[in-house]
Amino acid sequence: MARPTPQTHGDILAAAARRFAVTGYRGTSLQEIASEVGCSKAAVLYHFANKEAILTELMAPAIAVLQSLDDRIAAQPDPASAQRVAAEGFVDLAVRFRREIALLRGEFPELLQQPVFAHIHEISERLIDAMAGRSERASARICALVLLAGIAETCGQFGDVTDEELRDALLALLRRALEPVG
Amino acid sequence: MARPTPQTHGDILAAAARRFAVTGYRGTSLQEIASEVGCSKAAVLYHFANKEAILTELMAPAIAVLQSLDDRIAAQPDPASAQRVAAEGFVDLAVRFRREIALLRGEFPELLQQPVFAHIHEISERLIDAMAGRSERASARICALVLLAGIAETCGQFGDVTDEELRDALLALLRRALEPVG
DNA sequence: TCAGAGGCTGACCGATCGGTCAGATCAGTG
DNA sequence: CACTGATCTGACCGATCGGTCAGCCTCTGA
Repeated sequence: MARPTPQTHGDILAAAARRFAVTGYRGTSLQEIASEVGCSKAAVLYHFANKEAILTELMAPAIAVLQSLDDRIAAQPDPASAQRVAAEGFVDLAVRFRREIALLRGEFPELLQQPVFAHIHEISERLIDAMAGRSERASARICALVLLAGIAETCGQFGDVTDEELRDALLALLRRALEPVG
Repeated sequence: MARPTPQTHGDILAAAARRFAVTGYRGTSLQEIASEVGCSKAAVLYHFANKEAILTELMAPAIAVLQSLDDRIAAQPDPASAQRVAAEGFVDLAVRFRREIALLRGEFPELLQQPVFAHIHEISERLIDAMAGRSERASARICALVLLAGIAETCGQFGDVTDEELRDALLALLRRALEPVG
């Protein structure tokens, strides 16, 4: 039990990511994380205020990128370019952060209630609106939502596919599947 | 507390469906279901062996239809017709049982471990295989999985859309989004 | 009239969860 | 040496969960 450099914080984060990916956020107890790290549950709660704080730190980079994508979309002058930026930006984000997104798989509805994800709901509504080409038609909205949810739900499952291959496949899918603007 | 016809069984089922749709399966306690019905938790467990039995009875019709779709797909002679049958059959199932599917939203990974859903994993793999036109190409598999997961994840959210409208929109989406066979 | 079955209740159980707390250990500092 | 502050532990807490159990009430039919 020699005292190494206090890298425990990072160890906990890594262990939590591994466990969350297998059993989900709610399905993973603090005790499991502690066991994987090789420390006590109390040690985990010494480094993180509570369980949610672990998730917050894990998701922070992805959320920051999502926020900036939201800004970029809002700055587009017309529906067509907004649709293009939204599609390309979302695919890029999904591919880059597919591990982080996979952590949330199957727990979106409830995790979205948590403070960390306070604004995600509005952001995803704007994303869908942009991908639907700002159209009010039900078919366009359905199409955008199905594709967005499908990508978010599955992007973490293609561990055997390279980033480039996945990005190309998803972009090609969006290009032929999204309803054209107008 | 007059003794009406013992409709409690059905009341519990309906109450559970309502609660599951809002807070999910795991997020709904037997006590919540009992409170919504207006009986004790013990009464719920008098009518159902355990919590899982409620879910089983709720999902039985949808699972039966899914099984028969699996059989129909397996009976198709060539990839093209299998793809068509899979797409049309899945859309039909998703629209008809969108309420039931919505109950599972966000809990697929773990609920699929339960005995009720013992064979669903293999069935969905065959569904994806058929929708991908029996192709081994990564892009075809990605495309099929994204669309299947997206439809399953979202079909319960379109409460303001009629069955016909939803079916047409999803079928149109699949027709232009799925990679053609060959 | 009364036995018994069906329907239901309240009290209770063991397990697990996230989280708290007092204190032990140890490196660094003066 | 004494002291401090960071790190970590084991014991413990209250809440909640799914599930059990003994027994009560009411209705039915012989």
